[in-house]
Amino acid sequence: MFKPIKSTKVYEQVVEQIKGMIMDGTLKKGDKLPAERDLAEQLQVSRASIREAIRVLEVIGLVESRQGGGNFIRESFENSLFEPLSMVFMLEKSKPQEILELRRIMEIETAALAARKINDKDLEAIREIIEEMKKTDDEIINAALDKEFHYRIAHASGNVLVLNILNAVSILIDEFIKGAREMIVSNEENRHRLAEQHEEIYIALKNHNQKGAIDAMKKHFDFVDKYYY
Amino acid sequence: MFKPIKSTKVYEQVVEQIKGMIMDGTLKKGDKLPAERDLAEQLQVSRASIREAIRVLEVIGLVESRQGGGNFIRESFENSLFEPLSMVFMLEKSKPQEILELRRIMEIETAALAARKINDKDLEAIREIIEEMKKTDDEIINAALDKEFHYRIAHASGNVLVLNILNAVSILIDEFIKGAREMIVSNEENRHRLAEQHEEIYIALKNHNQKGAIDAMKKHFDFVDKYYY
Amino acid sequence: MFKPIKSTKVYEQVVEQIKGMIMDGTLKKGDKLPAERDLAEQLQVSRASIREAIRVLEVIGLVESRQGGGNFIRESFENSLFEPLSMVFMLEKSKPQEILELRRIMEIETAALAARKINDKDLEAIREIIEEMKKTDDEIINAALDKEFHYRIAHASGNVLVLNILNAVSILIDEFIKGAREMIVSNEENRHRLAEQHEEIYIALKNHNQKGAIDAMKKHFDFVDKYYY
Amino acid sequence: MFKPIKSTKVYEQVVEQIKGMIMDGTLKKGDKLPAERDLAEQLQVSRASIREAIRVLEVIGLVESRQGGGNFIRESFENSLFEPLSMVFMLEKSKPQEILELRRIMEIETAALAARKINDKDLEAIREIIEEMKKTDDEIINAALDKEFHYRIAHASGNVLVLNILNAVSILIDEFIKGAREMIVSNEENRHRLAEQHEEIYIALKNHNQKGAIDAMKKHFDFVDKYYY
DNA sequence: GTGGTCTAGACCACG
DNA sequence: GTGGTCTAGACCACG
Repeated sequence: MFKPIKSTKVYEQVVEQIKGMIMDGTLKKGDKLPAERDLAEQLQVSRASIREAIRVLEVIGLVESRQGGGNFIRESFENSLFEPLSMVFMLEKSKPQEILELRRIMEIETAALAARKINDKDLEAIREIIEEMKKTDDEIINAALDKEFHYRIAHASGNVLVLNILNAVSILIDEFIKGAREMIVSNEENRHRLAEQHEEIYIALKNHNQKGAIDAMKKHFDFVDKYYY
Repeated sequence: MFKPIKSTKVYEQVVEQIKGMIMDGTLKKGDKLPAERDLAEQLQVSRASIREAIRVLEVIGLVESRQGGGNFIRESFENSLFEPLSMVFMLEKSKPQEILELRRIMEIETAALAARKINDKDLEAIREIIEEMKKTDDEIINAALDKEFHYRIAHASGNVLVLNILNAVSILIDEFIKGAREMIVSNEENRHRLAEQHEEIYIALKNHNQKGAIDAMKKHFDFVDKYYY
Repeated sequence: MFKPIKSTKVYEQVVEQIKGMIMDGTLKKGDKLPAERDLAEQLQVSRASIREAIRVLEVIGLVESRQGGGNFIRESFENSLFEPLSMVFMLEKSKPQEILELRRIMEIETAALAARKINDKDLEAIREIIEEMKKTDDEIINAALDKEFHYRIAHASGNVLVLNILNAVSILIDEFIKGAREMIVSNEENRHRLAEQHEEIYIALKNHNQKGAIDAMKKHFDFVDKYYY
Repeated sequence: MFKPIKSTKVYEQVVEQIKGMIMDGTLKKGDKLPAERDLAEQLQVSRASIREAIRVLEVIGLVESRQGGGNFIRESFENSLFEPLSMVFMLEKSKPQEILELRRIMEIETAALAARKINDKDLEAIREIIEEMKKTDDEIINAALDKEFHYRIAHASGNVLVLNILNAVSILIDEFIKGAREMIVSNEENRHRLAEQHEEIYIALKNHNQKGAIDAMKKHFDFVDKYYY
C-alpha cells in the first residue's frame, strides 16, 4: 500500500530536468540557461543545489559556464570524451602503447566505413591536406596536417560516436605521447613513405573500395606504429 | 607576447588535488575521503566548494558518495565511459545503427589483438561460455552469455581503453536497442549459426591466429548486424 | 596531506604576467604598455580586470599611468619604498623618534660599507657638498645639502636596498619631522660642529677606514639626535 | 559616516577617505568595510571605482579581501614591506649579497637599541629559543629557531619600522637565498659556534650592554656571512 | 547591471 | 558523525 520513498537528491533531479529539456529540444545548442538565481527560484531549490547540478552538467559536457556571462548549452560535444577517456587511461595505469593499439583498432575498420559513406566534401578536404603536406617540410605543420587527415576520415565515416572517440584518442596522443607525430615527419624519407600511404588511402576512399581502404590503413599503421614500439 | 589568462576556480583546484592524489597513489581504490567538513578546513575552502568538487569527481567516476557514510574512491572504473558516451549518443542525435557500427569497428580488430595476447584463463572462460550456451535455449540467459563472450575477448586484448569503451558500447546496446540480443537468440536456427561462429572465433584465438580471428569476427558481425538494419 | 587551495584572481595573474615580463626584460624601463583595451583582448579578460591590475602595478611602483598618454614602466624605483614605509609608520602609530632610530641604525653601519666601496666620483661629490655648506648660512640650502650628504654616502655603499630604504627614511623625516633639518643648521655653532663631523666622515671614507667611518658617523648622530629627543 | 566623493581620479579619493578613517580611528583593525555595493552607493561612485580603490588598499597592506566574506582592515602590518622591498630587489637587479649586507647593517645597531630597551618577556623568549636550539640537530627546526631569535631581537628594539624592515629582509632571504639558513646549521661544529654566539648576544642584551651587543652581533655576522660570500 | 563564485552557518536524514 | 539541503550575503568578473 505504501511505497518506499526514494530520496532522490535535489541536484540530480535538476540535472534530469535540464537533461530532459535538452533531449526533447526545449533547450537547444547555444541556448542560455536562466540565471542561477532565477533557476533556483523557479525550481524552488537553493542555489547551491543548482550549482551542483550545473557542475555535473558541465562535466558531462552539456553545459558551459562563463563567469559573468551565464550558463549555456554547449554547441559542440566533439571533445567531450577526452576527459573521461583520459581518466581511465591514468587511473588504470594504462600504457601509451594501449592508446596506439586503440587508434589502430578503430581506424582500420573506420576506413572501411568511410569508404562506404564518404562524400565529395570530405574527399576534397582530404585531397587538399595531402597537397598541403607535399608543400612543406616543417614538422609542426606536417604533424598538424597528419592529424587533420585522420580526423577527416573519421568524419567521413558519418558516425559521431566513432568521431568522438577518435577525437579523444587524438588528444590523448598529444597529451601522453608528446612529440609522437612530429618525430615521424621530421625525417624526409618518412615523409615520402607517408605521402605514398596517404595517397593509397585516398584512392581507396575515392573508389569506395572498403577492402582497399582497410588494407591501405593497415599498411599505414604497420609503418607508423613501428616508431613507438 | 601576452598570454591569455585562465581563471582557475576553487572547485577545479580541489578536483585537481584529489585527482593527483589518486594518480600518485596517496589515495587508493576504496579509500575514504575525509569528511566534507574536514576537507573544507584542510583545504581552507567552503564546504560548498568541496561539494561541487565531489560532484565532479562523482560524475567523472572517481568517487562514490554514500549518504551518512562518506565519500569513497571508486573500486572500479570499468563503466565510467558509459555515461559520457551515452550523452554523446543522445545529444548528437545519433542513430542506434551507429552504436552497432562502432561495435563492429572495434571488435573486429580487437579480435586480432586478443588472438595475439590471450592467455589460458581467458581462453578457458570463453570455452565455458560456449558450453553454457549449448546447454540452454533460454533467450535471456543466452543473451547474457553472448554479452559475456564479447566481454571476455575485449578483456583478452589486455587493453583497458578498449575494454572500457566496449563495456560502454555494450551498455549502450542494452539501453538503446532493447531486446536486441534476445531477439537473435530466440530463434533456434540462429543459435546454431551463432554457436558455429563462436567456435570459429574461439579456435582462431586459441591458435593465436590474428587473421583468422578477424575473419571469423567479421563473418559473425555480417550475420548479426543483418538483424538490425 | 591536503594542501590549502589558493584562489588566484584574474587581476593577480595579470599583475604576475606583467611583473614577469619586466623581470625577464621583455618590458624595459620607459616602455609603454599596450592600450588597456588591447591588453584586455590579448589576455582575454575584461578591461576592469586590466584596470585593477594596473592599479596594483602603479602602487607597487612598477607602472606609471599618464592621463591620455598610456601606461608606462617606471624609469626609477628610488622612492618606491616611501609609500609603504610611511603607511607602516602611520598605521602602527609609530613615533617620530623611531624614524630617527631607524636612520641612526642604518647609517652607522652603512658608513662602514661605504668606506669599503666608495669610488672617486662619490668621494668628489661629498667633497663638493662639504664645500658648498661652508659657503652659505642659509638654513634651507644647508638642510638640503646635509640631506644630499647622507644620500651620497648611502649611494656609495653600492647597495640599492640600503639606498632605497634610506631614501624613504629621508622623505619620512621631511614629512613627519618638519623643520628638523633646518632647526639644527640655523645655529652657527652647530654648523661649525657639523662641518667638523662631516669632514671626519669624509676623511674616513677617503681612507677606506671602516672603523673610522663608523665612529665618525656615530659621533655625528650622537650630536644630531640630541636635538629631537 | 561616509561622505560623497566629488571629482578627479575617483578611486584615489576613495582610497584617501578610507585611509583617513583608518588613521583617525573610525575604522579599526579587523573592522569589516561595508559591502562594495553599499560603499558604491554611499560614496555615489561606481563599483568599479570602489574595486580599484580596494585593490590599492590591499596592495598597500591596509585591507584584506576575502571572497564571499567581505573586505577587512588588516590586523597586522608586520609583513607589508616585503612586497615593495622584494620589488626593488628584483627590478634593480640587486644581488643576494646585498640582502645580507642590509641585514648585517641593520641588525648590528639594532642590537644596541634592543640592549637598551629589551624587557623581560623578550629576554625570556630569547632564552627559550636558545634552549630549544640545543635540544635538536634538525636543520629545518634550527633554521626556524634562528630566524625567530633574530625576530625577537628586532622586536625588543621596540621600533616597529625596524621590525617591519627586518621582517621583510627575513622573508627576502627565505625567497632569494633558498636554504641559506639550513646550510649553516646542518653542520654540528657550526651549531656549536652559533650557540656560543647566541649566548654572548643574550648576555649582552640581558645586561643592557649596548657596546657588548654590537660586538657580539658583529662577531656573529662575521661568522655567518662567510657562508655566502 | 547582471550573473557567476564563494563563504559561513544552520537544519535534516541516514548510518 | 557525515552527507544532503538550504539560506543570506559578499566578492569576482564580464559586457
